[in-house]
Amino acid sequence: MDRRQRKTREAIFDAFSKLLIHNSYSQITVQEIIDEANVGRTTFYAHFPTKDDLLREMCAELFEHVFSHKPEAEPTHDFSMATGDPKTIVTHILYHLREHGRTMIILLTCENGELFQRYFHQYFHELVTLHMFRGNTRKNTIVPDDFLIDHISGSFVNLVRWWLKNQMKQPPEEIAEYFWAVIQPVV
Amino acid sequence: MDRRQRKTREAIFDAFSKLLIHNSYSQITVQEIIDEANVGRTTFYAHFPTKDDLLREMCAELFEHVFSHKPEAEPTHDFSMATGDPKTIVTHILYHLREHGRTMIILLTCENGELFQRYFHQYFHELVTLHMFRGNTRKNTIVPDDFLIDHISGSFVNLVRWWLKNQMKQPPEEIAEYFWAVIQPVV
DNA sequence: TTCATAACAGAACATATTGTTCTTTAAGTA
DNA sequence: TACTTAAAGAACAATATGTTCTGTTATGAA
Repeated sequence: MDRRQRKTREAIFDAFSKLLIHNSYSQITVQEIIDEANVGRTTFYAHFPTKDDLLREMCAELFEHVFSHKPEAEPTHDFSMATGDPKTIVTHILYHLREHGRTMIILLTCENGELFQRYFHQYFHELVTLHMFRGNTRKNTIVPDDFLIDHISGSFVNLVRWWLKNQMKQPPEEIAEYFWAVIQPVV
Repeated sequence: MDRRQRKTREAIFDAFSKLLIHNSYSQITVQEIIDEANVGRTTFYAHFPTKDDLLREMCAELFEHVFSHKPEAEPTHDFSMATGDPKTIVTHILYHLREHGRTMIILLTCENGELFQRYFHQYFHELVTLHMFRGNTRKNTIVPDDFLIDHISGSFVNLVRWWLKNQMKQPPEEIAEYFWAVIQPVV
């Protein structure tokens, strides 16, 4: 990818993030974005067909990182994802989320947060299906499997939203405990 | 309220619902709504300052009904809300939701479903705080109260979304069981 | 039934936003 | 250096928004 392309892409992402702090998604115009980013109108449309595509790609890039299954050496925690322990996995993800705290809160609270949440739910859904639902013999026979998975991933999204609402006061480890406390008795 | 006002208001609501089936919220124009509703442009803006206000008021009206604490005699179920039994309350709400099934699914799946969900969550949050969190001595001392309430109400919204996604196949009683199955062990 | 009031229709309007097309300039790559 | 490709900038049509008129019609009260 051309260096210029990366630069404009970054500039647009940054401008968009900055604007999302004060204005709401639907009220931000393409004009404002390109003014803030200092790029030409043509350039914007060359990168993103619509404003929605911009939001979509921003979400995708963020989650691609947060849910990446090969974490580099982290300064604050060095658990390996390979262990497969649910609590560890969750803690790992929460650390990544906290790194992107500001962007997260912007995307989750902007009035198009629904798109963001859908992504979030979807990524975590996949993770739950893969890692946390094997080997666990089901105690709960009342509810169907797919509902249970949906419940777990939905609860995680909710938890993170609650965490963000409270300015991420608690450390990731504690949040992971909360998650486990409401999920463990059910599976 | 003037009979003419009610009539136009109804016409606009109906037209909006009808359009939401095939087109997505943000792509629907005011022009399309007033064409479908057969009302003048001026009239629309006299009722709703913006398209968002229309969506907002539609949601509010719907939930006002669904969460109304004085249910009339229902043909399918005649539990009283006064009993205070959580499962009964939930079942009651689910019946109301099913009545408005089509409108619900439209609002929940349209790309501005976030607003709708926020309303939903908010209403149920209030209900949980009032009815389901009194007298229950907390077994779970790990998680804070406000998180627990948030978790419960969030889980209900999730459950309903899952129900809608599955074409509301299961009867409300069964859905209430699912809810209880994932919530009861936690409280 | 009459009558004042308020809601509505319809057209015309300014304004703003979108997305495209062109040419020219500058940066990156081989 | 020379070729290629991205970006800037201006100008454009097309469309949507929200407002302001004027005239008409339905409604509820006297």
